[in-house]
Amino acid sequence: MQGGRVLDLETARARVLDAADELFYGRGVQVVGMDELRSASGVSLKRLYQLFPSKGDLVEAYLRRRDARWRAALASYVDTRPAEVRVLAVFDWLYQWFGEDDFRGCGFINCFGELGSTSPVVADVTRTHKEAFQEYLAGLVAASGGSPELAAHLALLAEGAITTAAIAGSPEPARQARAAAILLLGPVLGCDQSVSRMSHRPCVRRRPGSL
Amino acid sequence: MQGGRVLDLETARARVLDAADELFYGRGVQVVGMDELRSASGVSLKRLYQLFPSKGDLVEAYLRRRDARWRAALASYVDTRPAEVRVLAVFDWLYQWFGEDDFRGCGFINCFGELGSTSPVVADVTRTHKEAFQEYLAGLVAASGGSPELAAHLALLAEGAITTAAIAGSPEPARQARAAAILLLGPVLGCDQSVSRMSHRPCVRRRPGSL
DNA sequence: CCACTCGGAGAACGATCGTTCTTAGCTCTG
DNA sequence: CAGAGCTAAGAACGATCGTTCTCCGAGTGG
Repeated sequence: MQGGRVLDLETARARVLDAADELFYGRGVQVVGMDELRSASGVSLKRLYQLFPSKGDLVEAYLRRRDARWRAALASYVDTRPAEVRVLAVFDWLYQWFGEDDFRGCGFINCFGELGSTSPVVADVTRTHKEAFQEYLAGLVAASGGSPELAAHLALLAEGAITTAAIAGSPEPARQARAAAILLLGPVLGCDQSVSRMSHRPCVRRRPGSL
Repeated sequence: MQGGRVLDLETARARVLDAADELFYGRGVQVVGMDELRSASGVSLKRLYQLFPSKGDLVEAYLRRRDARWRAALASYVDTRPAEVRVLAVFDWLYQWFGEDDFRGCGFINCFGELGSTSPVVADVTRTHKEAFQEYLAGLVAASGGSPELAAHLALLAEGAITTAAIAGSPEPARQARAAAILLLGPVLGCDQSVSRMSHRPCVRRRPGSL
């Protein structure tokens, strides 16, 4: 008898999470009240509290869904490229992300700065998200014959590019990180890749469209 | 007639800023109220509002003083080392910073995540702070004969190490960033530096005491 | 000793926020 | 149609916070 209602609950949940993603990511968690979330999602406060018993629960759900989406978007971009360029494709994906209109840095780092010292669950989800990214990158690097240390170095470059791009308001750090990654990959790619030829010329500029 | 009083005002200001630094950095800006700032500093609310007409002014002063202190600490560590190792000394200093008990990441990034979308002054001070660090690093790199691109790459490594160390709760990212920096510096140091010999062995482990 | 000023402690105020409760309307059953 | 149960809309509540105000005691000049 409640078939239609259950579906409604799920679309309500999706709409709330959509609004949370846009508002929490775009303006911060503490500055966005439940009332604004209600009007943005069109879901009544009662339903909202049925779905998420407290704002903290909603924040956690927001972070977990963002983690899944972010990693899926990255993987769907990277995994369709030829195996030899997948590691560098990570930085191409970053460049495209940095250029999006609503880019405002890493939602997890922002949330961690805001609530990490107060909320253990925020700190934990953030840690998990970063570890998952590092492991994904390590898998790509290992598949290219690179060492775990190389993977850690590239992860630091990516991390630095994210925050630098957010603060500077420019996607350029992704290019710089990519150029540095080429240098670090040099010995790895050197065996049979033509990319290695420019490994001693750090200033590699490419047109935005090309990858 | 107010000689003693003026001096009091300055010590009061210092005590307020000390408390702000500890509380804002350690727990976040929004979670710390003016009342807690008063009891932590021992300065009455009245004086506090004479010194800083609003909480926003206090936040700005906190950030500006933290910027000056942070850069001075870094420079005082780096500039006393021999010229050839100054670039790497940046990462040694980071390692020591990450190991401090109250280390909680970059206070500017934390504050930017919390208030950057709301407060233009916070965004601006943060941008200025990061630019100053990048320029300082670029000066060190240029003095070693490195290119501006290399400086940008090393800045990304340092930035990534800061946030990674904060989230992981470990100082290790400084070591990894240092190892990556050695690889990137390889061509530069290669001319007359013995460090270049390990430039193809990324996994450089040193005992914590040594730098 | 007295009047006056000044600063500290904390109450008070207005706004906001997370959360709950009230109210009124709609739907579905008999 | 009657009434029960559900919902949306928004008022209400309690807590917190930034900011201001009140009161009172201490120190000072005459």
